Amino acid sequence: MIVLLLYLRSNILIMINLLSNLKIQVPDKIYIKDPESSDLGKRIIQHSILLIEEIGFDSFTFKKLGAKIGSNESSIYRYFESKHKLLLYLTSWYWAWIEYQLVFATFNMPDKKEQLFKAIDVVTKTIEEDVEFSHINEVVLNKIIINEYSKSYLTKEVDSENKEGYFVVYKRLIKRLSDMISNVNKDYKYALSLASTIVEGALHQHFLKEHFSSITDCNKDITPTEYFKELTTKAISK
Amino acid sequence: MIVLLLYLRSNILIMINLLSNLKIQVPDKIYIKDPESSDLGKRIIQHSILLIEEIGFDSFTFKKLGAKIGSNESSIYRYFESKHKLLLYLTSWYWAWIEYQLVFATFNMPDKKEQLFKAIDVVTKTIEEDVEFSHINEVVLNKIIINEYSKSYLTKEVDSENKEGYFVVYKRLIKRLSDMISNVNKDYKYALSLASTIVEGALHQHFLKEHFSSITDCNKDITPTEYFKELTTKAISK
DNA sequence: GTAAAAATGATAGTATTACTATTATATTTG
DNA sequence: CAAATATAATAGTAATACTATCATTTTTAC
Repeated sequence: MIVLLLYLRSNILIMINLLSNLKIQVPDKIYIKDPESSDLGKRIIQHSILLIEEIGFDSFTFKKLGAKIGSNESSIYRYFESKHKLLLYLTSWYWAWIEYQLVFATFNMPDKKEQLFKAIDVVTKTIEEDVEFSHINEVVLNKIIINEYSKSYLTKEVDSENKEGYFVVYKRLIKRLSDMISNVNKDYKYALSLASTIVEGALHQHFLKEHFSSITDCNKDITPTEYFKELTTKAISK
Repeated sequence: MIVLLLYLRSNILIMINLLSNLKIQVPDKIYIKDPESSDLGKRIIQHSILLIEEIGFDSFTFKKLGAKIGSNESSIYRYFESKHKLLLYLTSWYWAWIEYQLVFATFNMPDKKEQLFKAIDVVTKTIEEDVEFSHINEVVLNKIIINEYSKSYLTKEVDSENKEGYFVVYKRLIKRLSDMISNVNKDYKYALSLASTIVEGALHQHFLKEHFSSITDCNKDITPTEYFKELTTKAISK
């Protein structure tokens, strides 16, 4: 019985194991004090995810978060200089986590086409299972990424923040995917644009599915993953 | 000489002519008082576009706008109940204007493939010439759409606002494009998703080109239009 | 041409936001 | 156990996102 359970959830169990040794790396200029370094820091991350999902990023404030975790607004400011930086932290964490899965799941795959498909799987799927042993709820975080990610870069400060390295994780992920596209068809001229279209487009299709279902074909039967796999196949076919 | 000029700019001249008779229709629940109905209203629209482009939507306030146009904050509130509604107005106007061009430019084209290509042109290109006879600067508005459009729907109120009809113009545009895709290949299963990917994806590629050039192939030589035309061709090929 | 209606302007006020600064109190560590 | 560090509590500020009221100007209707 336990063996069967272990088998069914083996991927997740392996990941839990690795994650307990590995730390998802977020660019350190994003925070003032590393939230992973203390109990309060972890509670800030854990509950900010839940609160942003609950009330939306626009209504989210450090004061409300403080109330939720029974802590003081001023204490949260010692970790992040603004709610915008906290969002950058959460999004960087998310993409680093996705990147980790992408690398892990596609490692050593001899068939490059299969590898690319696996990668598309990872970057376009809905997160449905939460790695319960950490303070970060990935299912909820995935929802935040769909609803709020664009807000992290659609700002007047994007160029200076980009120079500071706040978006390196995301850009690295897109490049990895783009390389996998080129591995399948080295003559395809738009590997970077296709990679960025897949990642951003998948978030968008997930959003449309929830809120504007009349302008997407994605629904409970057709996933963004399916759509983007077939789009990619066609796009890079010779 | 004048004839030559007329010839070169004939598309624009025809548009000016039509636009002086036609009014771009925006869902009327978006505003309290129609800004097209008064001089102050037009100045609000004209200068909000310039100010949002200048300082970004997040820093934009009605007080600052009032200062720019030598009018009072309270007067602006008589036209729009919030800056969010003003953004909805601007985006609806923009998509209605794009829709108009799409319908106009593709009308009566017998070759359905050519028609689709023309439509992709219209929805993905950078706006470079401003119809100078109106108070709306379309070149600047296009930049705002690239930087701010997502913020108009990535909110907790999206479902209720959608029910109120605030996004009808955009959805209608996507449907038109989707129909054109189906006209070329009626068996293609993802016409709606492809249409929404093209429109949203083009805005995204324009943004990347400006701010994250390392993760797009688009640049001064390769346009999002070119990328999406070739992507579409491949996607719907049998 | 004037009276009524409508539009705009000026001023004031409110609750909230997004912080900074200071001081007090816990907690950890050497 | 003292010193260092972390957290909490409180206060304060300028700005935001409005609402309300009243005064003034402009438009329109007869």
